[in-house]
Amino acid sequence: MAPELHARLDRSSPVPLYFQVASRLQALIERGEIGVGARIENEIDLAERLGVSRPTIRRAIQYLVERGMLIRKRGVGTQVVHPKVRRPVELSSLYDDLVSSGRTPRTEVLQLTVMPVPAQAAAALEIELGTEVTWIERLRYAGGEPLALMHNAIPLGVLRPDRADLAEHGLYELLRRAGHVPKIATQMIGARSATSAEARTLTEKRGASLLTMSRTAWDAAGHVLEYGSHVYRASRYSFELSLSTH
Amino acid sequence: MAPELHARLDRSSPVPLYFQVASRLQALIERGEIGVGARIENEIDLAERLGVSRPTIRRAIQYLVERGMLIRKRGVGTQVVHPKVRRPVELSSLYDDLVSSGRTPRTEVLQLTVMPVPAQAAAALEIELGTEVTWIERLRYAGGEPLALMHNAIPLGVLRPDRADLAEHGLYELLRRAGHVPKIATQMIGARSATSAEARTLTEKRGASLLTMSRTAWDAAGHVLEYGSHVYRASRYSFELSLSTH
DNA sequence: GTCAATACTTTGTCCTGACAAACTCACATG
DNA sequence: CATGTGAGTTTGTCAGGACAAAGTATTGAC
Repeated sequence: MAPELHARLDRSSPVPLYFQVASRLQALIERGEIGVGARIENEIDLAERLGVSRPTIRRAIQYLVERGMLIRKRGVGTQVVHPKVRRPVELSSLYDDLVSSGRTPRTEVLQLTVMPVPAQAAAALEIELGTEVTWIERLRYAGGEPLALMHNAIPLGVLRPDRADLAEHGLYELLRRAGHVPKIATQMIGARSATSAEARTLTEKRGASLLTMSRTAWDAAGHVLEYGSHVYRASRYSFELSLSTH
Repeated sequence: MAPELHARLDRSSPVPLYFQVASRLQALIERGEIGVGARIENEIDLAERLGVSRPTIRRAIQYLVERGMLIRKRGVGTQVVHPKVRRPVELSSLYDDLVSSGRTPRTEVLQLTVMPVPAQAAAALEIELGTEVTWIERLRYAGGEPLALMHNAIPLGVLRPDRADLAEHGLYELLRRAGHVPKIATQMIGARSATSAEARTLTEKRGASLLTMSRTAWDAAGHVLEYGSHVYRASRYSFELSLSTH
């Protein structure tokens, strides 16, 4: 097997051993040093060779199994099924996604007010009609072109962003900075035709197809953080996701 | 705590202990006997009370954490954050989804031929251009109305379905029956306007917005099972998914 | 040669034990 | 009163061992 796996693990590091092992395996697979279809060494030998216990090795392998790179079969072994991480849809904002894919997002804040929660958002946020929330309308550009028109409702107790913050950062980054880490979200993805106002804003033709995504996000304590209702230019954007049953 | 948790676990059952524990916890939470926000007993006490080890309890809790029902915090405890499973997008066909949501799907097989693989499918299936595959075109109805127009390419070695099978079952069910269990898939969800032919078939207006989904599915051994390219009536269908970071 | 029984390999489940890290809260100190 | 120190609680990580279950390969009987 590849040499990298032989290097001594760093037991003084705050990074858990199982994660160190998983990272090395992942790197080997991504670089093709363990080819698709090949079986990796069995757990017991791996554990002995790396000087860790079998549960630690199992946890490392499990981590990669959940990411879709490996498959295990009892009585057979553990096999590489895909050379790269098929990362599941992540809980990040469009802004983060654009940055990490090397594009340069720009945000224009069209509206930022405190107002009674719109009906659709009230149900999603699980708050009463009439309660005041921060209402945000943003236009997100990528590569100089408008990409998405985004609406968000945020409970007043969670965050009170200002225009400058919103123009320079993703909403999720602001939330995280304020100590509200999004942990769970439910999304709905659909499509519809652009209204004439939307078409004008997004420089699309009237009636052009738009991707719609609405999302509600909660933090670790189960508190609602935000409701978003966004439309994307279908001609410029699509969602990618990967699934695995385990 | 609720009485159900006291019942003796069945050690002679083939169902793993951790799963028995997880199922009971899930039932209690779904029925509201452990309310949202409430903390469950700590792992060590739970383990002692149920007569299993702490790792077993941890695994049961982990299972529910991954499904978005529970959240753990070191030094604090484990808390209920949502009363029902937020199940992630599952690897099932539209047919199964419709059945499980109580609707009555019907399938019309428009085309079923063996032909050289179309260019878009060749890349996704990771096979060479010119290779022959089974090509299927189906129209899926729900509640008497057309809902989706589905195209699939299937390698000849995987499955050779006939019209009757396709009319009565979902493609994934047929695959599973043939011993090819889909384990991993990558999907892309987008939108576009209907061509006039699509509009006619789906009884939509010309130019109506359609949701598009393309998917490639692999089995446990890493073999490609199918490539699908589908369009859904955006007016009747949307994707729901839930995410959690862990 | 075919087929069934057997041995072997490998992952799955479960146990006990130990210490570390993060959080909460009471209490002492300035 | 504010603050930070420390004890206590709870989850996170890790070890090492044992047996079960599933799949593969070999062997033996017919």
